[in-house]
Amino acid sequence: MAPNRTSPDLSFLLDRTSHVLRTRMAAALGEIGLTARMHCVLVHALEEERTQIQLAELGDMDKTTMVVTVDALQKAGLAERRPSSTDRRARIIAVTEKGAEVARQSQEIVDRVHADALASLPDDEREVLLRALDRLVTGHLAEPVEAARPARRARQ
Amino acid sequence: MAPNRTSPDLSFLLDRTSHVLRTRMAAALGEIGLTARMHCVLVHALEEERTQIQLAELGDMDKTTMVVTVDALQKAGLAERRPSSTDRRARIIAVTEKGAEVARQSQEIVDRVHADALASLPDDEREVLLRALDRLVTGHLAEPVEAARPARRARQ
DNA sequence: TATTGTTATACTCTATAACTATA
DNA sequence: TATAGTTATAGAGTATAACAATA
Repeated sequence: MAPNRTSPDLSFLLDRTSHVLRTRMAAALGEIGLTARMHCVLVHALEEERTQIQLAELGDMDKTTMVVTVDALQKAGLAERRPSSTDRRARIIAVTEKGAEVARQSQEIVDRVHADALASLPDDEREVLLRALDRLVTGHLAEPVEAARPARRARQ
Repeated sequence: MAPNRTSPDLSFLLDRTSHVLRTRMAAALGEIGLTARMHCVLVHALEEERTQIQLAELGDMDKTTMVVTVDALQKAGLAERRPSSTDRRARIIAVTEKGAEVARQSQEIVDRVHADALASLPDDEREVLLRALDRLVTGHLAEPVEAARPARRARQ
């Protein structure tokens, strides 16, 4: 939602572009049965042996969200939980052969959706856009302000 | 959440910047007891006589979300519901004197948060960033892809 | 005592459905 | 019949709390 649409302001521009891009990404990945999270986990799990906690951190997810994401990957036959050889509490997420193939496809989809969005911009604008956003992400907009959450009551 | 952080991709950049800016905006507006939505409604209601539906459309909110937003503004003494003189179904949202003063403050806050974020960028980059985002919003990323929602069952 | 992964579930957010009054 | 506003609540998404196994 736009805080104020009278002047095209930064909040509106960022909210709107990220939201629309997200819906496009979800629709495109949905065609091969993936969510953005599943794609994210697949790609990072392929890079090297990683535990659920490590993958959760990389994808900026809660560990409980990670559980359902891995459940979905496992159910789809794209990844498996394997006991870590060094820590019996931890599970290594191993990508299956099918999972590796799907990850290749999903990365293509992600790249295409991004390329499609950026294609409408002149070359020089595209470059500056990415550089400026990166500057914001690593600089002034690096850290979210955490909201004061009301304490949750204990479960029954 | 970032779909993939290995290469700095557009999804991650937009999601992250919009999310962090949103938390900063929420924190800043929260100091004077406003949400972004309340600010949005106040500003648009000040411009001219508008009904809840009109304000909802401007802020890209559902009419039911508008009800609670106006409730909050009314409870805070910042706006009132007045019967429309031309349509007895409709309510004009009238901003109180206090509401107008708060809207002035909140607009200052919004402008400051935006200025702070953009201040870290070189002048030319800042301009191109805003132009490029605007191009995306009005062009390739104008329309969200609507997700297929499962039909909701009737209420009891 | 702290941490990994898990289950259960509290909470928030949003929007659909249903309703009343009016057009 | 259609629309403005309202109420109630379903459903999705997310994260906290508690727990078992292990460090």
